[in-house]
Amino acid sequence: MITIKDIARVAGVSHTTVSRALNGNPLIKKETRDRIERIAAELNYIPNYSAKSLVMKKSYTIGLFFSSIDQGTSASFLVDAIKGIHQVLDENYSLTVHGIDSIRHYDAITPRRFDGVLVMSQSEADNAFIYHLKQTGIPFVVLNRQLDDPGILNVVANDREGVREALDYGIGLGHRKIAIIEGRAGFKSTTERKQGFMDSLIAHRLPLIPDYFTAGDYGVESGYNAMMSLLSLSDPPTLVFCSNDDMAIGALNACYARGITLPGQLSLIGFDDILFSQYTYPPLTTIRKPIADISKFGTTKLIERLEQPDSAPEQLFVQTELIVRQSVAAVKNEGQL
Amino acid sequence: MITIKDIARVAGVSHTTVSRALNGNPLIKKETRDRIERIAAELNYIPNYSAKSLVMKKSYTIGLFFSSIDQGTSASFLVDAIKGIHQVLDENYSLTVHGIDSIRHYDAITPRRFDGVLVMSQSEADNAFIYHLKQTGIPFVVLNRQLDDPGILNVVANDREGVREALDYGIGLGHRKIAIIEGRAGFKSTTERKQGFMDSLIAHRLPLIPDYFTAGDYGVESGYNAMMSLLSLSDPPTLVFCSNDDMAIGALNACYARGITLPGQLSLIGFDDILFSQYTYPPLTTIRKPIADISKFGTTKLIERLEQPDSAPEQLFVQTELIVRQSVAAVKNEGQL
DNA sequence: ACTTAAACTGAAACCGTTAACAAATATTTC
DNA sequence: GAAATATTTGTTAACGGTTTCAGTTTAAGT
Repeated sequence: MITIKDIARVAGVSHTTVSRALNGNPLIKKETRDRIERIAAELNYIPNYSAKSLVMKKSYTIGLFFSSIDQGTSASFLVDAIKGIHQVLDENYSLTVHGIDSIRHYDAITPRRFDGVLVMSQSEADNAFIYHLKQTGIPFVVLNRQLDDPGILNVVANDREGVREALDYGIGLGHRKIAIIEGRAGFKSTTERKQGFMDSLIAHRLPLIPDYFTAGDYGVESGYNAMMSLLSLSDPPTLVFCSNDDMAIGALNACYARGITLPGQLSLIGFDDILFSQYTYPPLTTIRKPIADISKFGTTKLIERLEQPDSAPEQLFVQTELIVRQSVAAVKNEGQL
Repeated sequence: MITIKDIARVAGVSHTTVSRALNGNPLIKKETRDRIERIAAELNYIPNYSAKSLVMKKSYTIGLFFSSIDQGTSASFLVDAIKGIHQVLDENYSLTVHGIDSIRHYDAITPRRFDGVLVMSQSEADNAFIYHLKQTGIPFVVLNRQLDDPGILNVVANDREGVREALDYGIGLGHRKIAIIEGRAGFKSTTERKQGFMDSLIAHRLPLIPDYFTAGDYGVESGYNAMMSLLSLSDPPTLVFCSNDDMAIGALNACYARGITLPGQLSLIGFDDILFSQYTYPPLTTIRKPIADISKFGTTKLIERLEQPDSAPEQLFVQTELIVRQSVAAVKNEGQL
């Protein structure tokens, strides 16, 4: 393996000069630099990052921590996230991936090991970890889950707005009897999405009917159960908004089980736009949560932070997008014309 | 940040002794070692991996490279893989994740940067990368995709056997008219699965009907199209084996479109057991490809390899598992009694 | 008690890089 | 053309560990 000293020898200069030349230090005369760069390229020189790290006290690695490796709900999550991150992470950083739940010693999470950290958070259980991060002083961003702490850089989707827009769309199609299957109690996203739901109904002067608010926990099962109870109502809704796609799939199965056809008899809207929402039958109309964009944006911000450590942390929203597929139909000859 | 020299100072020994004590070197007297370990713990000592790396010429990182970040078909893949890997990767290795297609310079993949590499391969396009790896001398394993090169450590599922078993099951339920939707031409997995399919039919002395062999490419669309053509046959099959779940989902949608109900009129078997196969309607009977196990096993083998570099490379198979759900029914009063 | 071997500890060099400081060379300035 | 200044390069010491080799104890043998 060839080192800067090897280069120095063939270039007839000191290794310091080589180091400077290769790092774009302006002290070096242009022609010297060019010569050294040429030689380095010829010799196929690759810097030793361990040595660099040691002296620079930088690790050249970014850690990606996501809630749980063992709780499989959110598969496309990770891929999308990694995709987004790699788009902006420059090549001499490497990205390590960890499950928050599988960290044995928080002590091993030190500034020396991570230049920065991305937390792809899905649950409140991550708070302890986030708190620890804060202690260490490692620059970090929390992605995906909205935090209340203004001291933390936080990139999330604009759930509330997105849901409102989707419901506006449904109402525009004539729906008046509209239900919601809520997410897990206590999650920020649950209340945000519910708010968006209510925003739209209220804006359209539609009544908020308690029977149409059903509990869920973001799991497929809970969607199934909630939909079952909705279908048992004496006056069932014509449109159901599910706070995520997993529950929408559960709800869909409840409809199959009850022999309800979609979107003929009932319309359904999901949230997230997971990979499979396009392959359900009928394909699910949903609100896309742009995980890749969130990750990309978050990474950009994190890098900015690394370079300028005392920039103020902000909370940033990225736009959701309504994906119209086929699970919502116009309600037939029933609108209040 | 505290170093071995700090520990040495408070312990009243040389930093050399500390280094040895902390690394389990048998030269150190037990009581000295105990004392040093206690002090290290008290001081919250964490070794500096950059320094260690530098002198040991080890990176303490394992790279996970997977085929394509941008081709979203196989999302649960990555999660399962990471899950499996973390189960066995000991804590002082860190795992970095990369898309093969986003590597700009192969030169950056050097033995100094990776102690070992896991290649989660899904396509032949990875061969160039695998070839490069071989050049570098970095110990590596190729997971998931069967290779012909006997010089490479390779962990894959036993596709052929698994498919045979699944078809045995279908035939046991009375099916005689059985079709296959094949995977992408040229892929090893395609031929393996097809072989398993034929193995079973032949073992049961069933004819191999050319019309029942349809082409696919592992994409959802291709499953849809293949199923459409199968349904147009004058004598359509009663059981269709799809070479992966994605195509099974496409096939399922074709059935919906044609008004065919499953499993009443037609039975379907998939392959992979992707996350969503349990949420289709009806839930898909499929063959589970144990990605987590493959990864786990592969990682174990890789680590073995790191510790004993000249162990012979092998090709290892891990067992698939038939997941019986509800897309296959017994064929009604039609068996050749 | 005295040598000799065994057990343990320490001094110093090294891994490949950057950086503070010193030195050399080139360029102005008068 | 010498002094002053600017530009470019080199010397040397870190960074935090491991390892070789030498040195010091301690235990064993006679």
